[in-house]
Amino acid sequence: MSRKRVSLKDLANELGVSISTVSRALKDHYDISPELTKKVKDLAHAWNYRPNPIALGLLKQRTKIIGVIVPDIVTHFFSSIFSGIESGAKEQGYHVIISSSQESHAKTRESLQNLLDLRADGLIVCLAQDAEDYSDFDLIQNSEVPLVFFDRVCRTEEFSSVVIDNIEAARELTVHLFQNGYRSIAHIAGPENLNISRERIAGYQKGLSECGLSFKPEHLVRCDLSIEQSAIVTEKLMSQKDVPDAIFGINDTVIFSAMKVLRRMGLKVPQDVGLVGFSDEFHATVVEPNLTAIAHPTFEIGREAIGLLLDEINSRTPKPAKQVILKAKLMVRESSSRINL
Amino acid sequence: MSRKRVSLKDLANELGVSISTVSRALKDHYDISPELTKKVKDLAHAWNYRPNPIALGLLKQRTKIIGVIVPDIVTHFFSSIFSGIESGAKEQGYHVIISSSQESHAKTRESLQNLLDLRADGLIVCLAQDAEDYSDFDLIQNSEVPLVFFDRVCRTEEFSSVVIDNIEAARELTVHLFQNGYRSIAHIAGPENLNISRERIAGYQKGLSECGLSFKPEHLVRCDLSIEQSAIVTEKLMSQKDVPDAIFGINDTVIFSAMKVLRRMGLKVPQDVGLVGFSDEFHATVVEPNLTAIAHPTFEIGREAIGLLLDEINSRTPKPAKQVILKAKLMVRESSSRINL
DNA sequence: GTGAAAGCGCTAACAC
DNA sequence: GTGTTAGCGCTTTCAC
Repeated sequence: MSRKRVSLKDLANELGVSISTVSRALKDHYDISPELTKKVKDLAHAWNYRPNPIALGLLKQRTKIIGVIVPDIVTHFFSSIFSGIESGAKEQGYHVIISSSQESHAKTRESLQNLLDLRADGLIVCLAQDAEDYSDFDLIQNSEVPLVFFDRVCRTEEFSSVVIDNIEAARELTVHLFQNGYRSIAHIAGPENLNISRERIAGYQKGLSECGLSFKPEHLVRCDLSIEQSAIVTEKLMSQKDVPDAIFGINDTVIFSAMKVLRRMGLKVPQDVGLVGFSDEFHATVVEPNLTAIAHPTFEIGREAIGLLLDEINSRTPKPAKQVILKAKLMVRESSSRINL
Repeated sequence: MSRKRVSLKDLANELGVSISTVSRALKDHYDISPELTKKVKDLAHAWNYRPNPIALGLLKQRTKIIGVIVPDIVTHFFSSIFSGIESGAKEQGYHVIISSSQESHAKTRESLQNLLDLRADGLIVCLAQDAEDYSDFDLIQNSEVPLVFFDRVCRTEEFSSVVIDNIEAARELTVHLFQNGYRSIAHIAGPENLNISRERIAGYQKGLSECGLSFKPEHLVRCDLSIEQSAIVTEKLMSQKDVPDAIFGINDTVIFSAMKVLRRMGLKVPQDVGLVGFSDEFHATVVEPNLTAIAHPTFEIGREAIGLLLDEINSRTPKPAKQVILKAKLMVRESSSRINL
């Protein structure tokens, strides 16, 4: 049918009235006659008129677009959180633009600038692994564009954020291992600059002391979260004099990599070595043995983040930063159940 | 610093020149004096001026926004394809808005309308599982907005598309099973309305006849691709009088579900039953035994799709629909290797 | 060399 | 009740 999109002007010309009359009729303005209103609406419908959001954006200085920056969308964790964000955004008529930083802070900065240039109404960000200098967020701070962090956060006094209680979750995992008879619990941690890494270490240590186990520095190894390095540090862990009988890994990749190394070494999980970590539902149940793990409430994290953001966008007066801490859930499965064998 | 974004007007006022002069200076228009040009650029830089894409969009009638509709972003397959799309789009200064249809054609239609209303410059779509009536795409057809389908496609004479050679891949999988000593090969297929489902069945049958095996209707079962139904049809398959010794599943979910059922029945993979399918790298290697599977060139699919789309967007004259068929790769692993045991 | 003005599609304050 | 006008930020044609 129509090559070009129909505008208010087209409708006005056809009906022989002014543009503003058409505009008012379409939004049921009180002082347009019912007959005219009906005529306008009928034509608008027949011609499939759709308001142009670009024109509205220019006028109202808002785009109804939310920018989301994640380290890597090809990941159950992030795509699932994104899905929560999307569902919340859709409900309120917002579109979501996604941008992957590929775990690079330089790319995060670029995306930040791009999204700001595009005039996104708000941003939701998860820091890249190598993020250390947070001054880039000054940009946002004085641009007045609301921003919400999730999972990997910074400057929490200035920006709202959604996280899980990492310390508590890590403590719970550690105690769980102890209760299942493991006495020498190692931890594969992530880069020092990440809050999740620091917090999980803290929870791990808290759990150890709660169980009366002493913290051994040689049982805490660091890893950049790659498959390769996870394998290397696992081997290192298992070839010490003081061999651990359980490993708590910071995430999926680390754990699966460790599992393979253990298998290669002829060690059985959970009989010889207990294995727990932070993982997602699907992955944890696909491997054999099923993995005992902390399940992130991913969809909910997304919903909370977009909720906070839309609140800030819709409030005229700047709101103080809020921090939402969600409870993660320990899913007990086979990889840590030595007690019932 | 600046509460409000700086506009050309702000710069013009500050420098005491007109808006158009500033505009020209910024794009190195030939008849602005070098000195003025420099002064303008310096101020623009100092004040961090950024052209407003909304205003440009209104003027040029384009948004530099691409809409992508996928059945479910929380999936390695789709998120990985999306990642290819995103990388290509970024290179050319396009933003990507993602919309999940949750496998519902009704939601696909809604998103289509939303994205069209937003004035996206182009669309990339993968059909929902229940898509049967393709008339909704008439909308697109005469809106002149370029659209590219991938994986699950329709109306390929009108719209460009990117797919893999499903028939060839399915044939290859079937022959591979035969070569590994399996003689009674079953197939768990998907809904009839999906091209991938029809094509993989065709390849399966082609492979069978190539190997001199006869096609047995009772060895072809259908499934809606849910975990639950996959389990049910697997049980059905394995409880027939003519029990198959190998199963070729249409995708990840189906295979993992089948694997669990087989294990529960006390059957060993690959000794008792061979298992192959279409899966992604990560999942296939995480399970035990590792899965022999067709690996989709996901990132490449995304790159091709955005490539085709940007070509169409950038060509003034409408282009004829193109169909790109990518070759998928058979990754031989443990789940089908009976021969070397 | 530079400015003025129109126009992209829309809303809202102000006429009448 | 309905029309006129200005303006959101920008480019571009036409004046001078």
